[in-house]
Amino acid sequence: MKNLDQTDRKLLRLLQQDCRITIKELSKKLYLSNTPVYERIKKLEKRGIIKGYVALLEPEVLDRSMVVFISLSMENHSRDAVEKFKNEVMVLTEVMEFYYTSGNYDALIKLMVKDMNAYSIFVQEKLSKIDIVSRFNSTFIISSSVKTVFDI
Amino acid sequence: MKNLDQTDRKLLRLLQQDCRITIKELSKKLYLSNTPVYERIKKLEKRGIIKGYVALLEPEVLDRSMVVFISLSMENHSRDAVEKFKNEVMVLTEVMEFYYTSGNYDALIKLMVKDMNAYSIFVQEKLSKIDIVSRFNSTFIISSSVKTVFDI
DNA sequence: ATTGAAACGAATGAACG
DNA sequence: CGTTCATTCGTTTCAAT
Repeated sequence: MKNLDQTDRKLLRLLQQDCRITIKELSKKLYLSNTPVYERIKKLEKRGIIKGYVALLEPEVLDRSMVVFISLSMENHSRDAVEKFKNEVMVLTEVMEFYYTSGNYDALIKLMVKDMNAYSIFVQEKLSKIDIVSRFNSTFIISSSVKTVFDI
Repeated sequence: MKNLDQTDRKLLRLLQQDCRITIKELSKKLYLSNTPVYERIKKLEKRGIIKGYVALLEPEVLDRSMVVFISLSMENHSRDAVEKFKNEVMVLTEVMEFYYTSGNYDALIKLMVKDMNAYSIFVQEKLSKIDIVSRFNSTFIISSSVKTVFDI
């Protein structure tokens, strides 16, 4: 939270909620004129605090409404092997997130697929063909809730 | 993928990568004039296919660089109990995601916290005080990779 | 569904406190 | 840090197709 004053924080909160808001509107909400708001945003972007601006899409329409987490064990834990596996897996359409983990398994991947058939194809045609994977366990998501805004 | 032509898909791909791109720039990339691009975006918003536009922030700066997944079991699985628990837990600053799951546990929550101390405080002061939780198991994330763009 | 132009509104940067 | 103001640029609407 270093070097973020109250105005920066409010600005970040607003941009997390809707980043297509105009600078003019932001200025009103922050009780400032355009220029400081504009310059604060540019500074936050340059400092890497704002990493990007993305549109959120409805998974349903894109045939991605089924969410599955797969915990898996790996046969090799070298830095290079983990990195290679991560790259291999993140290239796959179905895989949205990769985590290298502590605990009973070594990694966790989050899948978003159309249906059970697409899941099955993923496991049989893709995951099973990656040699480093020794065993895995799938957790199917019944319902979920995801925050897109950090409390600042 | 119904009712999305190639132009819509390319548009969605571009907006997922950078939603602050101007309509003018989009028009160039799509080889169209402003109006159709403008109208396609509005239509995609109205159809709920574009759910929103958000700024992505660097967790480090916000004291959120530690990621933990907690799998947990619940003592009551009624629809209302699950809904109540979801709301209770999503209100907590540390919790970014909630999943109601199949498998060995009943739910999975994703935490983003500053450090082990913050994690510990979360468990002791918050999670342990929610009665419906009967047991839980934490998985600490060593490294991760997250996609913000669906392959369309 | 698309074009091109016109009207309007917002972003950017200079000058300054 | 901030403001105001001038210029540039993007958005939005509309007639025509």
